[in-house]
Amino acid sequence: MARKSVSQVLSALERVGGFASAQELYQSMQRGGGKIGLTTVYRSLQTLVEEETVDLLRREDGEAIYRLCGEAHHHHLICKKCGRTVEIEGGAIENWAKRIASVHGFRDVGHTAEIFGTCSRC
Amino acid sequence: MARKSVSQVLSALERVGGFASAQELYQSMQRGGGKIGLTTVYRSLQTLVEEETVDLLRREDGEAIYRLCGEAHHHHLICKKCGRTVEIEGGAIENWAKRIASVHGFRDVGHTAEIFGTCSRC
DNA sequence: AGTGGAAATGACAATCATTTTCATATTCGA
DNA sequence: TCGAATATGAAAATGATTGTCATTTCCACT
Repeated sequence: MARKSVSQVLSALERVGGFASAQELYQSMQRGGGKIGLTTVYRSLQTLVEEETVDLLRREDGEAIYRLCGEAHHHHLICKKCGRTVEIEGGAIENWAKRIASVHGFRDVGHTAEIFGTCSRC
Repeated sequence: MARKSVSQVLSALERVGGFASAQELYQSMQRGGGKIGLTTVYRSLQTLVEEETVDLLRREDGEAIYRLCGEAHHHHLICKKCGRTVEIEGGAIENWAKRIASVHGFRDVGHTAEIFGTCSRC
């Protein structure tokens, strides 16, 4: 149960836009003059996830990324060619996910969704 | 561009029920008397993912799991605890993806969507 | 059948995120 | 203030995945 370090990590997360990996957070805090250790960053993130202050997601390569809860949940539209991404409101998806999950008796449900294609510029 | 190893890996995947990590596949093949190397298992899986014969998903700890995918386009409902998966018809999603893509001028669109939670048994 | 070169293979080392270990530092209540 | 409980972080361990490179297999063409 860290206390100080947890809030340090939390504000670092806010500073970077509420979306980063443990390693990125660590580096960001180092650059900012912080004296926190990598181990503590991991431990603090674990605490934050347990108390449901942040969400734990996964990048495509499996690296863990942490997101502040309460951030608007959204999805991405990604261009296969140039990598341009557009953030999308996902109301329809949320409902779909909830409905499917409850039909099959699943609880504590989350979801991922991405659309990819070729954008008008490419 | 393997050929033999790729099909070996493929049938190993079938044998285990079309759902396993690279390490598990490797061990399973070893036990079955196969002489394939771990490196080659990884390469073959990569090939299979590229040619879209198998899906690449992630377990909760970030480990990659590979899954045979039939031609029918569908989505998955995955249990975080036991890994049980349910295939889902995705009509609603297809429309959502198409609509969003066209609004933003994207062509050749594909998408991914997964729902994960805790199943009734866990 | 023989050969030359490209592609495939696998043992091993390297990488990278994450976790453990363990010794030290800090906190907090009595 | 003393001491136990907890927090911290450096370094080592772990485990999946990827890179390296020497060897082997495969083929097309003699």
